[in-house]
Parts: sequence; structure tokens; C-alpha cells
Amino acid sequence: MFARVARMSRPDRLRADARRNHDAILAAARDVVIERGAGAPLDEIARRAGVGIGTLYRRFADRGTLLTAVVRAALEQSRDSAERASAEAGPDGTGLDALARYMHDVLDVRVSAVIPQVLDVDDLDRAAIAEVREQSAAAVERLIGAAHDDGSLPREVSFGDVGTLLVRLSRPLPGPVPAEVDAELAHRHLDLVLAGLRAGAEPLDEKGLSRAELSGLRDDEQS
Amino acid sequence: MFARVARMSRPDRLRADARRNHDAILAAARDVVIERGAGAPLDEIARRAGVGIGTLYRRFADRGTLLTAVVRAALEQSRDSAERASAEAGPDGTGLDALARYMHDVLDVRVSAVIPQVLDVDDLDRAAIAEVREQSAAAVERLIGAAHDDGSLPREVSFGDVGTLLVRLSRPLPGPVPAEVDAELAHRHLDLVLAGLRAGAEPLDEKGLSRAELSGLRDDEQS
Amino acid sequence: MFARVARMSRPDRLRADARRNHDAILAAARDVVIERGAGAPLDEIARRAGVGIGTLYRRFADRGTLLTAVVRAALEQSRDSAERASAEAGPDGTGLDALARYMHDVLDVRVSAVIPQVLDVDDLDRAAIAEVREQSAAAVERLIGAAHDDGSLPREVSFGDVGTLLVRLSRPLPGPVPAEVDAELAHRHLDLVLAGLRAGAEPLDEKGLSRAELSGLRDDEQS
Amino acid sequence: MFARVARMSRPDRLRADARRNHDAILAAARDVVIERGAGAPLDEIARRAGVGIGTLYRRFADRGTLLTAVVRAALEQSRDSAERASAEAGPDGTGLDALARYMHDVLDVRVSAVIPQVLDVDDLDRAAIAEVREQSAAAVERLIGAAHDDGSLPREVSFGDVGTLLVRLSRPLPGPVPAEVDAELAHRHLDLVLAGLRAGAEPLDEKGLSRAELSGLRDDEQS
DNA sequence: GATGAATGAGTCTTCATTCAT
DNA sequence: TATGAATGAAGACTCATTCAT
Repeated sequence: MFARVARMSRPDRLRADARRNHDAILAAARDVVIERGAGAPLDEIARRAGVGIGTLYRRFADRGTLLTAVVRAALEQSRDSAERASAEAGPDGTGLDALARYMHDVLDVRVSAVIPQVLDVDDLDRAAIAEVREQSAAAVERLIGAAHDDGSLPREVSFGDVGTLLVRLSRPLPGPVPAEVDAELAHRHLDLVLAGLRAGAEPLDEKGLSRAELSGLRDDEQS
Repeated sequence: MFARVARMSRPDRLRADARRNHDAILAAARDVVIERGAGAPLDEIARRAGVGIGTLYRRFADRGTLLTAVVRAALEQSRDSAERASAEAGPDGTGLDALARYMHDVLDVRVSAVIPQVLDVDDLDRAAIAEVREQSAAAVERLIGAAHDDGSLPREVSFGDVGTLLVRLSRPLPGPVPAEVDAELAHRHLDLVLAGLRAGAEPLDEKGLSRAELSGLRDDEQS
Repeated sequence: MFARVARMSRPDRLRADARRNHDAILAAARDVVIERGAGAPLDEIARRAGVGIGTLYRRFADRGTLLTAVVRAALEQSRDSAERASAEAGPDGTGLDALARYMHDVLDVRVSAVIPQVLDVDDLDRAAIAEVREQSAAAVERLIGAAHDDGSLPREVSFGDVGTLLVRLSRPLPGPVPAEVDAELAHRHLDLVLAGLRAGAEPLDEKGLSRAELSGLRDDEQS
Repeated sequence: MFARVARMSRPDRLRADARRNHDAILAAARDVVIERGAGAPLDEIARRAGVGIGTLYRRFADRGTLLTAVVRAALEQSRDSAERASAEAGPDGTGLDALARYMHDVLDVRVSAVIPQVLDVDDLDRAAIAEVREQSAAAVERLIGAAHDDGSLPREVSFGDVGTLLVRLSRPLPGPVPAEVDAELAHRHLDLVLAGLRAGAEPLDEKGLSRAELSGLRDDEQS
């Protein structure tokens, strides 16, 4: 009875097949969201995962819960990338390189492709992702801080700029653009921006939004 | 008797009130699409325009027709901006400035904010926008060509890059970001990219997609 | 003011153009009903008549009124045919021939093609057609009586049978059957039935429904 | 796993309740179509079947699919009747009796009452009924051939005549005619025609349409 | 626990009818 | 008077969610 309750909250502790379903649904959801947006029919996600719609609902209470799990997984990957990039830090003056590695990484795993799609959904359980979000943000902030400190990234370019750029770059282009081309272009344009930053020279007049400002911004609107 | 013919095809020649409604619906559609995406309920558009749903349908045969008109209007503005920027061209070496003016302009009028949203819709009447699309593209290509020629824009940065960047920059950020902040950030990040370009320094290894390649790309996928 | 009221009830006394519209609408309505059934959009009728929908409504208060007028016109033609056939009566023993002439006539003018389509409509103004209906029925009854009396039509074959057969024969066949073929087949099958009647030989055990029984029938159900 | 495949295509293999609904909807559809025509609201069919509108749509993808199933069932009954009549064939000279039995049968089961109503619908899936249609037609043709051969049916009376007559006779009469009366009259008028045929005597000058001509006719118009 | 059936609210779209020009 | 614009109620269809098997 106790275990019963815990089932849905702790995806470990699941029977092997249930666990398998959980993961398959999550993966299918990510793919479908990338292809058809966050409003895609849940039936399609279930079909893609090879399970019945009932099973999907047994694992995820409703659409919001499912999408929350999708974002959560994406944020975990982002956090891990950022931490890895930090750990592998090179000598002074290479802070921007580490940051660049993180950013390309994030584009690679298509991770952030889902985040922007999903962030617009109203019934996300924001509390449930707050922690990972914080962890991810902190790791990225550390990367940026290091790059600021060793002079490889202008101080005007802030946390808010990096996050926003990633969102912009990872969104799939509209129209029938093949996935590989889409990915290639994203990396290319990231390189374009990075090249600009490396060339240096007072890119912007003002400082960008800090993490605090950015989240304050969102919270204000939250209501 | 002359006027009798072709009422719906020529939005001029409409009775005053009809014309007013036509425009109001178009404007409302643009706003709603920006806010809620291309899948927004038509009811809401009608309500926002202050007309009944029936009126909306009298003016625009169906969702596809309405969205087509929205894109068309956006493309017209884009074309006009580009032509204006060309006309006001400065002395040699300022080609990039003209291009920059165009790009900021496009962000300003929130024009391209609708394009990416809508381009994914499958029941667009692509034939109906082909001409303006062509005109807009041609004007932009001229701007870019001039910048290439006077050396202010690296040849590696192509038509495809500019268009894609605009799409990326003009999409509203996810989450509850106030419109002004959104706009401000878009301009800021455009400046970031432009600064990079101005700083020069071999931004990219390969050339980006040309207009032909870009459209070939889409057409291939068209099916 | 008096004239105003009378306008709609007395289609004579109309201004010439109004009269023209009235007739055009009626004709268009008949055609459209034959082609697309009694549920056809009024817009289409108006368009076919070459007038605006507003004009249609000025002439006919609503759908029921229009259809009532259509039936009324059809019944008038039926009555006229029947009276003509009576007037042209031949020598004794030819009563069935006169009846046959009437029946073919009715099929010819496509008159009865509309009647069955329209009789199902709920909001017919039955009072408004009662008189013509009565006149038409009386004339047909006279024809049938004569045929009974001169022995050319078995007494078992009644008023109800004749009317019902006409309804059956005049309905357009389903599917994409060209109008001429449809008409040809209707005449052919009428001939088939008539040939049977002429061959004589106790066609049926019981007598068919009389006029009174038939109309009692409908009235009972009226509710 | 085997059952998983093809749920909707094979109405057998359905879960018991689903099967029950499937049948109830089909029956309700037949009744409603007979009463209110092929344009009747699907809501009403669902209500009559005692299910929600969503269930109706789960079983039948859309209006066309539902009506196709209705016609199909009707054609199956027609085919079975015709084959039964053939099998029970009596001695020579009774070919017309067998045909008559078939025709009355078809009127009885109200089968053909739906066919004419529905054949006009344009989104029928004609391919899906082609086979049964062919079987039914072939069986009827055999009946007719036998009657021609044993001399009980004039060769001028063709396949096309029989089919068309059935269509004409089985259509419900317009106006509020109680179902039993309607049926009674249909049988009566069929008897009238049959009596004529039995009485013999050169019923018609020309031969009626053959099956091939009839279907050629429809196909030509198909477009 | 898995499945897919059933449900009904929400959207799109059509069309009869009213009303301003 | 003629016109066609505006309206909203009604019907088709989709899809999130619940529930019986």
C-alpha cells in the first residue's frame, strides 16, 4: 500500500516491464514533441512508444505530468553537460571553449529542442523541475563565470544571453526541413555567434540579464 | 455590375464595413498567432477582432486561407523593408549597415514573428504567397549581395543564414516573457551577431546555403 | 401601406422587376431542389436566380414559404394537365388513355419531381396549398372515375395508387444518372405499369386507397 | 499480439462491448437514414444507438465510412435473398415467381430503403462495396436470366428495370406516412407491376438497360 | 498492470436569417 | 427595392481523460 503510492513518484522501484514502458513513453514523447510540437495528441505518443493509451495514463497522470517529465530529463542532460564541461576545464583563457563545448553538446543531444516547445505549456508542474533547473543553471553559471574571469567572454554577455541563445538555436526551423539539416544549421549558427565573441570588440553596450533578473522576470509574470 | 464580380478576391472594392472587418480580422489573427501559435482557436481571433465567427468565415474561407493572408501581409512588409534599406544605401563599405537596418526593421514590426509560426501549418496556400515570397527574397538577396561586394559581409555568410537567423530571433521566447522584453532581447541578440560579423575574422569554414539551395531543400521535402 | 401588405401575398401587382425576380427565384428553386434535394442552401438558389440572398428573402419570408410556392406551382401544373386530359377525352373505353396522357405529362414537366422532395419538409405551409391540391386531386379523380366507368381501368386501382405511382416514378434515381436518362426511364416504367393494366387480369385483390383514405392518413399523422 | 493488428478492419475480433456498439450503431444508422435521409445528424444516430458521439466516431471514421457500412450490409442482404430465391427455384415456367419472391423479400427487410437514400452521398467508399455489389448483381442477374429462359419474363424487361423498380418501390413515400402503410403500399405496387408482367402482352418496345449499360452509365458520369 | 473502449467538451465549418448600406 | 454583410445556432470531427475488461 505504501509501495503503491510510491510507484508513480519513484520511477526506480518499478517492475521491469513497467520501467520499460515508462522510458519508452518518455522517449516517444520527446520525439513527438520535437516533431509535432507540445500539442501533439497523446495517442500518437502512446502508439510511438508501442503501448496503449491507458498505459501512458497509468504512468503519467496527465499531459502536464508527462511534459514535465520530459523537460526534467532534458534539464538533467543539460546539467550533466555543463558539469562535464566544467570538470574538463582547460588552462586560463579557455573558459569560452568550455562554454562552447557545453553549448554544442546541448544542441547535439537535441535536449533543448524540447525545452522551448514545452515551456509554453501552461500546466507544467514548475515545482517539480525547480531543483534540476537550479542545478543546471548553477552549473552553467559557473561555466560563464569562469569565462568572464579568464577574460575569454566579455562581461556584457550574460547568463540570460547564453540561455536565450540556446533556446533560439535549438528550436526546429519551420517548414519541412530535414532533421539533420536543421541540426547542422544550428551548430553553424552557434559557431557564427561564438566566432563573433572570440573576435572580441565590445559587442554590446549593456550587460545582459543575470540569472536572477531572468527568473525574476518569469516569476513576475507567472501569476 | 462591375463591382459585383470578384468581391472576395479583391480586398479593395469591399464595402466600407466589410473592409474594416477584413483588416481587423487580419490584425487580430496576427496578434493571436504571435501569442498562442498558429493553432489558436478561430473564435478567439474573431472575438479579438470584434466580429462574429461567421464574419470571419465570410472573409476567409477557412483557417488556411486566413493564415495565408497573414503570412502574405508579413512578407509584404519584409519586402518593403528590404527595398527601403536598399534604396537608402550609403557609401561603399556600409552594405552591412543596410542589411542590419533591414533586420532590425523586420524584428520591429513583429512581422517575422508570425512567419515561422505559420509556415508549419500544412494547409497554407503556398501558391498564393509565392510571388511576394519571391519579391521579398530577391530584395534581401540584393542587400546581401551589396554587402558581400563591398566587403562588409563575409561571403561565407549567405542568404540562408540571414533568413534563418531572422526566424530564430523573431520567434517569441517561451514562457511568460513580456512582449517588450522579448523584443528587446531579440534586438540585443541581433546586435550580438552583427558585432561578431563586424569584428570580422573568418567566422565560418563553409559557405551557408544559397537561396536556391534553401528553397530546393524545402521543395524536396514537400512531397 | 395597404399595397405594402399585399405585395407579398399577391405576386401580381408587383413592379415589373420585382415580378421578374419572383419568377426567377421560383424557377431556380425548382431546379436546385430537383438537383440537390429540398435541403439545398438558399444561397445557391439565389445565385442561380441571379439575385442577392436578401432579395430572395424579401420575396419569400423563409425557406418554408419558398418551398410552399414551389409545390404550389407544381400542383397547378398537375391540375392543368389533368383538366386538359379530361377535356380531350376520347370515346368510351379510352379512359385509361386519357389517364395515361396525364401521367406522362406530369413526368414530362418535371413537375412532380419536386413534389416528393418537398413534401417531406416540415415547415411547409399546408394550408396555402390545400386549395390547389384539392383542385388537382379532383381533376385526377375525375379522370380515374371515367376510366373506371368505361371499364378501361380495374376498379381495384384507386386514386391512391395513381398518385403514389407518380411520386415513385418521378423521383430522380440515386447516383449520377444524367437527367435525360432519368426521364426516359421514368416514362418507360410508367409504360410498363400501364401495359400491365391494359393487359387486364385481376391485378390486385383489394382496392387501393381512396382519396379520402389517403388524406385521412396523412392528417392523422400530422400531429 | 495477433489480435492487436487490424482491430478496426475486422469487425469480428472486437471486444464484446465494442462489437455490441458496432452493431447497434449500424442498426441505428439504418433506421435513422430511412426516416430522415442520408443527411441526418450523426448525433441522432449515436443517441438512438445509445452511445456517445465519440464512440460512433471510434467505430466509423466519418460519415462516409458509416454510410458505406450501412449500404454494404444492405447489399449483403440483397445478395442473400437473391441466392436463396435461386436455390429454391421451382419447375420450368416459375422463373418469374422466384424473381417475385426476391423482390418482395428485399422490400420486406427494408433493405433497399437505405440504398437509394445513401447512394447519393458523395463520400461513399465505392471501392469498399464493389465486391458485394457485384455479388448481389450477379445473383439477381441469374434470377432474371432463368426467368427469361423459361419464358416467364419478357426479354424486354431487363436487369436495369428490375433494379430501378426496386429502388422506386422501396423509397419511403414523402410526408408523414406510417411505416406499415408505406410497406404495404410498396408490396401492393410491386404486385401491380408483377401482375402486368404475368398478363404478358408486349409490354415495351425496347429492351431495358443491361447491367453493363447501367454501370457504364454511372461510371461515365463519375468523373 | 496493460489495454483499448467510451465519453463529452472543444473546435471548425456551414447556412438560415436579419439588418445596414 | 436590391444587395450582400453580419450573426449565431447546429452539426461534423478530434482528442484528453476515465473506466470496464
